[in-house]
Amino acid sequence: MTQSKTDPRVLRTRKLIMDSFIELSAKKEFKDITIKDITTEAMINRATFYYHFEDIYDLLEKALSEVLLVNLNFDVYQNNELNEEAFISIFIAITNFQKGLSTRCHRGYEDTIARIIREQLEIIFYKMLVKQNTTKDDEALKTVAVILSWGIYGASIEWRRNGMTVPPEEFIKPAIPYLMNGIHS
Amino acid sequence: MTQSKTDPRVLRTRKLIMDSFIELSAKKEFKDITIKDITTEAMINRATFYYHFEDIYDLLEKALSEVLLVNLNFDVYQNNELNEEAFISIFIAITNFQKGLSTRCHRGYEDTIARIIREQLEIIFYKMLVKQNTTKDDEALKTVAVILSWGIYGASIEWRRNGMTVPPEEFIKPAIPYLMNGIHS
DNA sequence: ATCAATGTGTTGGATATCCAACAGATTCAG
DNA sequence: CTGAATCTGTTGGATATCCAACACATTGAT
Repeated sequence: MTQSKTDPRVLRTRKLIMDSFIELSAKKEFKDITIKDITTEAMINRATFYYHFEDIYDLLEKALSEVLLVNLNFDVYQNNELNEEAFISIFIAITNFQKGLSTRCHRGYEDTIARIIREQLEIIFYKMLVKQNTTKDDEALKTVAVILSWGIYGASIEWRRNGMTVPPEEFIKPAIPYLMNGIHS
Repeated sequence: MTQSKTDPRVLRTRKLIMDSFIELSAKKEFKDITIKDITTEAMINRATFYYHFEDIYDLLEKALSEVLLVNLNFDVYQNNELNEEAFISIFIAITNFQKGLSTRCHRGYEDTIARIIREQLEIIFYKMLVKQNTTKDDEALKTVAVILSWGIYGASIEWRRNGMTVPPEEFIKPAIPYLMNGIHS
């Protein structure tokens, strides 16, 4: 229990389940995916599924979080400072992630997915803010992270709603200077 | 122990190990592949490796057997009679399998590989002979299987040595009528 | 030749996974 | 509606896998 997050069996099993889920998502709608389908594909027992996940919605949440986090980390941990470039690559990562979600799958779970994306954004913004601000006002940083995450997520929605008529970097770039004012330590 | 061959954990673990081994074989020479490499890639513990395989040569043997057997079964279990067509598809399967083996990998283990191929051929020939012969002279069928396996394997070697100048089916086809004489029940 | 580092193979106890069985929910044909 | 079939979640005991530690072999640098 204390080291359940690092036991190789746990990591391996979770990976197998998540990979199978993503695999199946490409073939079926979310509502038609059964837990037995997933465990069969993953070659693990159904009881083991419940050892790791509450239910299939819990899996959806964790799987998407992970995929998204991998995307974000890959882009952001390179220039790990919250400058214009970082904003742009985060925004592009989000839009790519949303493009990658087959609209056929997960229909009816847009709000769940939205929440997941926003939460992950919030986590990453908060981490980066803490890294470059020496202030002790932690609550302030948290609030900034909330605002930025809602803002960037909303921008991605609007960009799609407008028909993606301009490249994402062009869409977000003009707004960045206004955001950056309050960010520098 | 009694059902150790059907426990899903066993099947899954063996698959993971074999897949990792095949994966690594594409990148490194056989002699440079360590058991730690394999178990790391497969996400399983080193001790678990020894639970399933004696050593790395045992793995080589079983992995190749399995790959080969899958190839053979796929081709042969369709027209499951030992006629001209079956001979041809077996011969093609063998030559494809040998082409698939990167010569860079497994150098220095040609004789091991040869033995594995021959043994698998022998098994399959024997199965098919038993299926279509009602004779009780089991020893005779075993001997026929031995001869056919050595013969077909040898033919594949000679075909390669000759520079693969004709398609495999052309190479083997003229010889088949001579083999078929003693096979019919 | 020696020492350090790495690989092989083995073992006993801890734990994740499996199995079989169960009760209840949902679906769907007749 | 009724029953048959399938899915969801849960549980206790069996077993495969993990871990840490060990002895020994092999390799490579100094």
